[in-house]
Amino acid sequence: MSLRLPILPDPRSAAPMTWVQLVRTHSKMARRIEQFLDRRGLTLPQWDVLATLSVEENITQQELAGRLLVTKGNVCGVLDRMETAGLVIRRADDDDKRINRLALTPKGRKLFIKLLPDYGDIVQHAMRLVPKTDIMKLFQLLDQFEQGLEPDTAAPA
Amino acid sequence: MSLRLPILPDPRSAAPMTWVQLVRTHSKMARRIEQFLDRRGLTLPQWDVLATLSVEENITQQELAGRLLVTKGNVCGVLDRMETAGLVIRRADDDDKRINRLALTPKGRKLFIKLLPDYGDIVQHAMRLVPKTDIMKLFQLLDQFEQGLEPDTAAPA
DNA sequence: TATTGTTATACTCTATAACTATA
DNA sequence: TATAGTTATAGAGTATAACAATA
Repeated sequence: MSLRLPILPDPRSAAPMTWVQLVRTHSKMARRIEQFLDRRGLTLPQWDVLATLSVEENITQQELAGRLLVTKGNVCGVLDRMETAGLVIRRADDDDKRINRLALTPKGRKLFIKLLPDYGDIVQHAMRLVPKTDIMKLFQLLDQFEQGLEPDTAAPA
Repeated sequence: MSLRLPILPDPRSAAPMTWVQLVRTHSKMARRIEQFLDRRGLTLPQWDVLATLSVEENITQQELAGRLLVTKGNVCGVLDRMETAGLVIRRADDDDKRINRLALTPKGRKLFIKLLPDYGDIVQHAMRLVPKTDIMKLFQLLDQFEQGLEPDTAAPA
């Protein structure tokens, strides 16, 4: 089923090949997590909102959009659905009335805390074939990759 | 802007943390490539179709769906749009008339060949901070990760 | 004027399920 | 009966652009 390419030493194709592999891995893993979340009535972007707000409460919608790398119009719709589901609340800022401060509801926080261990188990199980000592190496390489993608970076084409 | 987490030695969180980093990297890179493709009138799934058919011609729609990890109904719609754009053709199989054999049109193939070097440059540039010798390591680790995700693998939750 | 958030619009992707034609 | 592809339906995500309220 999966195309096991022989290791090509050609450095010009190494980067694209690695990116394609990253996409493959991401697709499969994301599908698995989506299934897990779907049974709990959540989508992946909604999970990202829960995860973000569980760490940083009281950020604005614009800031949330920045964290999730999407537009404010987009995040507005996602928040509509989550507010309807009772997972998040928008609270008008005291000083600047243009701004909404975002927070998880108790229900939202409880749900996130309840699902987080299972989420961790799924990821750990999926990565069981990666040697433990290499997991941090993988993190480091992905981090380096991401640093080459900062928005102010000049890119070809 | 980007949250640079300190290296946490806790092995229980290493895998989820690495997965989150993979998602971040994938999101940013995918957005960049989507912008590149959008200017050429393509979407990412459509690019995947071009890439797949450039290597394996005459596969069926079902097989293509398998390659792309989506349903046949989904791939049918994507192919509709690409056929309208003159990039792919469906040819009825001679023996089994239920089956469509897929191929790139000359236009589709020309487009793919034209864009491939730029695509490679974008990826190479994005990964320029990853040491050359580590790129194959990254490939290998992602491959191991993916192998833990084969569909017949029992997964928790 | 500039900024935050909302709304309207449009499109693509995605899945599920019912349907047709063929095997 | 089973399979390949199509179509209908539905929903979410995404972007862009125009709009309202506020600064």
